[in-house]
Amino acid sequence: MRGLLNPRAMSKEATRIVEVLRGAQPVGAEVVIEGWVRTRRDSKAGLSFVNVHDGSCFDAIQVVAASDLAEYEEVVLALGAGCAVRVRGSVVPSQGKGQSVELKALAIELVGDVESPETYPMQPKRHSMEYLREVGHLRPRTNVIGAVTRVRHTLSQAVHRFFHERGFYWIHTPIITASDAEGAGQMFRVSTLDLANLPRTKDGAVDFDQDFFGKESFLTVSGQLNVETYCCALSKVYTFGPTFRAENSNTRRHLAEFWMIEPEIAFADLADDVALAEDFLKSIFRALLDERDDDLRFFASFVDKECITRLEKLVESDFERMSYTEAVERLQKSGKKFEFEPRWGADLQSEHERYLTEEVVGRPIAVLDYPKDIKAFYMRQNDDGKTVAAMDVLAPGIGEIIGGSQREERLDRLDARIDEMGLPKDHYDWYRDLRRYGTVPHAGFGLGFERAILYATGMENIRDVIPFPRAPRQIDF
RNA sequence: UCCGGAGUAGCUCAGUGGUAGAGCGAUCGGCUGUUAACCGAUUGGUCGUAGGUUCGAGUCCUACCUCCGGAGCCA
Repeated sequence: MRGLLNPRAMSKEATRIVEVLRGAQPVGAEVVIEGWVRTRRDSKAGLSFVNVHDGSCFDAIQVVAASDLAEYEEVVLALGAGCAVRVRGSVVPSQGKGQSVELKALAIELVGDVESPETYPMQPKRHSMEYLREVGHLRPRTNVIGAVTRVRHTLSQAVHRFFHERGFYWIHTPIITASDAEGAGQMFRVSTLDLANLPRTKDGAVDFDQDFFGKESFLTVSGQLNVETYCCALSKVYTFGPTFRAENSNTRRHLAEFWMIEPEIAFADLADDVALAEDFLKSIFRALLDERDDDLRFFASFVDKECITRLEKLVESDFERMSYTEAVERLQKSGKKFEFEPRWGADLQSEHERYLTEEVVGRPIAVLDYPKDIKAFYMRQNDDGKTVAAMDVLAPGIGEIIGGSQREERLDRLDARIDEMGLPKDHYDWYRDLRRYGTVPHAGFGLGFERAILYATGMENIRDVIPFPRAPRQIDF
């Protein structure tokens, strides 16, 4: 504990608050903590209570500063919400309720003052999520965004750990792409052309030959087609990266920039794919239950009281499997009045999905073999001539959480679909090559990472589970 | 993009044609081993913007902007 006796040398020895609160530092130990003040309360008994958080865990630590500290008048009594401080103190059992240990201050240093407390946007009170979005640079200091951030991190780590432990390789698929016909929504254009003075070809079209890549280029809407190439070489692969959609979607479950997880497995069929999805969801949510109990208890108390039991139930229950055809029949026979009547050949509506998973089976369900006409060109055609080997995993409380399929590995069948759907075959030459050279049955799925976080936390708006939300007319911070 | 709702003090909201309010915050004081403390005082607003109706508009009308919810699209 070299240097601790000199307040000016405190920073190199700082201890994370979580270690103090969890007892990693024994009672009597002298530690330095660094963080931001949440609240200060003064007692006429000659001491002040300063709550300090550093993001290392949900809780703040209570610093007890006695009035005989040299800097009491000048520093301690000037502390307020948001001040950055460094505190040297000894770990002591708390005399009050609400915490088992606290820090008896030996020295307090004001590292960064709050210039004008009356304009500091983070008041010591509950704020609306809408307001917090307007102060996106300061909202990480709140309980709720801090908790979301730690949950997000833990789930990210669990994703990578899950795949790594099972022999999957993480493939960094490209962010910029020239594939303009993946059929997954509007794309953002990437260009270095001068918008005010676009080069033209002889027939008046924009001359993309003069653009940076010499072709029309976009931000990716999915890494799937790219990751399939690595799947057909390294067998088990996945992507986990940003994805972009230029749809004008103004809802609480859409972002223009979000993170997607897409595993792809070779020598595998749809049943293998569903089994992987089930293992995957159970694994990452079990990790969350194990590692972020403090934050989950916060969500259960203040955001969604069902969130922990929902996770526990998902982790423990076996997923139901049901064909799309049977699902439609069950919906039609349910007698329940839906806004949209369930009909074979139409996609399942949100209300249908929730009814199936919440009321018909009461646990997660994988719906299999959808009509080919409502699914993408690359999905494997079933022998019935009507359906493809697609699957959606539906979960209580949210509906669709995963969508995937076995891929069409037969070149003639793939080409037939490309032609039927009027897609430009030349764009898919490299994708078709995978079917010409050592083709293999393979399958995969996609999971919107932010939607998984919504599910785990009970947060309502997807803009609050990503650090910097990008959505139509929203790109601040 | 379509449908619905909402923009009033730093924040959350009340105010339904006649002199702009409360709680919280902030500031000051009191009290207390305190827990987003408690008690008192002070501070605080071109009522989203632009037009219009009216003797008079926060309130009624029109347009626009922004946000929220639902739908569509999807992850």
